[in-house]
Amino acid sequence: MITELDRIASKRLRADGQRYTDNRRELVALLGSVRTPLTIPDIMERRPDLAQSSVYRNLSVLERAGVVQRIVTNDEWARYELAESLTEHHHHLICDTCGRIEDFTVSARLERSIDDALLQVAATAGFVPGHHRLDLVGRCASCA
Amino acid sequence: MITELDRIASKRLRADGQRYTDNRRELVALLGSVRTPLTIPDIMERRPDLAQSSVYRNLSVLERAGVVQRIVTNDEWARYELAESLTEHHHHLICDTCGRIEDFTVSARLERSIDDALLQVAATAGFVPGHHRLDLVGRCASCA
DNA sequence: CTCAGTGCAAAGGATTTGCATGCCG
DNA sequence: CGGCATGCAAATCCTTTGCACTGAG
Repeated sequence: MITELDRIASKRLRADGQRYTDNRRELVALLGSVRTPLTIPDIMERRPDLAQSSVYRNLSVLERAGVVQRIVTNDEWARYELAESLTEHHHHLICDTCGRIEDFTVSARLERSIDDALLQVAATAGFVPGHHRLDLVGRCASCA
Repeated sequence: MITELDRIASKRLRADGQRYTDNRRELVALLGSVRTPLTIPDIMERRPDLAQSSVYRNLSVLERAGVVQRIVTNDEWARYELAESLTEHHHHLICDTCGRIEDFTVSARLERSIDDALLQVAATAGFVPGHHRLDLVGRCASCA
C-alpha cells in the first residue's frame, strides 16, 4: 500500500536524484508510525533485517532530501524523525536522564510571538533565519 | 585577581567535592571572556598550554558542578559556555553552515509566555520541567 | 549492461580512560 | 603523607567509508 507519505518521500528523493527503495520505505514507514524520534538502536531493534550501515546511510540520504530530520541531544545517540514539512511544526520534551524525546505543540499565537521576536533578532545580527527550535528539558514520567 | 565568577565557581566545585585548580580557573576565565560558546579546538587554540584530555575532563567536572554548560548541535564538536545561572538566561543563533553560535535574549514578556505554555504541556505529560531552550537555526552573517 | 543500493568489515574521529607523576591540602 | 589533578598515550564507541555483490531499469 502506497501512502501519501510514500508519495511525498518518493518525490523528494527523486528530486534529489535518489531512489525510494524498500529499505528507505521501511524507514519512512517506521518513523511515521511513532510519535517520538528514534535512535539507530531503536530502529535496529524494530527492523533487525536492516544492516546498520544502510540505516545510517539511508537516514543520511533521507535527511539530505528533506524527508527526515536528525536531532542530537546530550544523549549518546542521534535521533531521527520525519521532517516537519511531512508532519507538523512541533517541539520536544527532552528527558535529561534517559534521553527519551517526546513531541508537543504550542498555540499558533505563541508560535507567532516567537517568530516575530526571532525575526527581529536575526535582522539585527545579520543572520538569515531558517527555523526555530523550542525544547523543554527535564525529567520524563518514567524517570521522575 | 579573584573575580566574583571565581568565587561562585569555587563554591560550586567545593559543594561537589571538587577543587578549583588553575586549569579550571583558566577555563572559567576564558569562557567568561567571550560571548559565544567555544569548542574544544577553540579552547586549545587560545590556551595551548592545556592538555586536551584535561580540558575535556575539567569541562566535564565544571558541567557536573553547574559552572559550565555543554551544547551540542549538528556540528561535529560540542561547545561550552558558562552556565546560565552565572550569566543570564539567553538563547542561541546557530549557523548550520559553519556551526558558529551566538547568544541573544528576548523580552521577559515573551519568556514568560513561553514558560507558561511549557508548564502546561509538562503538566499534561507528567514531565518534570527543567529549563527551556529556544534556538534560531539559520545562516550567520559570514556564511550568508 | 550500468549503476545505485546493500551488507560486511574496517576505518574515522570526537571523547573517554589508564596509568605514572606532580602537587595541593 | 594521601589523594586528586594532570598529561600522555591508548582505548572507546558512534558513525562513516571501502569494497565486492546484487538487483532494478
